[in-house]
Amino acid sequence: MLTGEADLMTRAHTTPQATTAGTAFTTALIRLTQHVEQVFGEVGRERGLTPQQAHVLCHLVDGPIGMADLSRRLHLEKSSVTGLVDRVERRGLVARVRDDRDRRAYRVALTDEGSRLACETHEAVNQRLERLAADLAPAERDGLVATILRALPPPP
Amino acid sequence: MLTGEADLMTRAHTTPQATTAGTAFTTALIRLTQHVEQVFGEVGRERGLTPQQAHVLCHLVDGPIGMADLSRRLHLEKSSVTGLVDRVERRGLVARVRDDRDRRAYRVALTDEGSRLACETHEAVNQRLERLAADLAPAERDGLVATILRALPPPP
DNA sequence: TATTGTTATACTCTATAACTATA
DNA sequence: TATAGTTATAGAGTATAACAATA
Repeated sequence: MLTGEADLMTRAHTTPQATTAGTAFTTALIRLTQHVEQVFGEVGRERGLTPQQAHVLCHLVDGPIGMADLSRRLHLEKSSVTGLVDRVERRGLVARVRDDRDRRAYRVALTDEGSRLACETHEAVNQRLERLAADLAPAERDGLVATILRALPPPP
Repeated sequence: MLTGEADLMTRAHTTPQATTAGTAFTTALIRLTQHVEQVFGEVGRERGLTPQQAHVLCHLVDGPIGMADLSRRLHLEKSSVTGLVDRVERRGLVARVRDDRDRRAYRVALTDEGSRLACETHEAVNQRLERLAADLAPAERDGLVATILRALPPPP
């Protein structure tokens, strides 16, 4: 059975609600998401990192972050972050540094080696994702960004 | 150090390459991706499914799929799909059915219970993702979809 | 030979619950 | 009391390598 775009558009006129096939919008979103994850996967694997480790390193590029903050940004439980950080620390890419102001807290910071790898990873991810915008005029691009940010719930 | 859009645009004139902060475009993309994954996670958890299981069920809504095809669509190794299907099969949500034309192949099909859960999950994911387009005019929405599909590499 | 799918193995990832220590 | 973080545990997810059966 063929279910191309024409079919989707035709049905959109008869039954406005999505039934089982989903809308073109959600389908596009989900495919986009898969692509982004695949980019993290490939870029990571080329450097001996899991996709999740690549994510963590990219978050640390802007400076050290506490575990709780990392947990919020990655939408993971604290204990999951503990394990994630354990593994990249074991590989010498990050270090836990005590927070001066709050003696309960650590700040996760990139080591020299981690910093190199993180920047490289961050660069590569950005380059590959930038390709998606290659055909867009600057105005279209800005509009797209604005649209996405407006639609997304505010960061925690 | 402030790195808002103005700064990004300024720097774009002096150094066209992103350095460590990434572009507004990639940042938006990555946040969008996180949100989509979170939706699959929440919708799944409310129904006792992992995010990956929710993905699988959603892919099966349109009809039975072979393991190799599932592997390509999910961008996973064959053996990973075997495990994934094992677990949803153990829960009675899908069944492996022998392919008539190719005696090596199985087709993974939803059971009655699996079908109910899959439709429900699919609906819920779509509803939540549709909210992102709530503010968009139909033309904007169509343009966005077209932009995404044009930018994405063709499905395998 | 190539493809479909599985098994065995070794990790990584993740959440839940219970805990310590500091605020 | 609330927050920052860890440990213990159990299960899920994933890739690699080697394999069987069919095309």
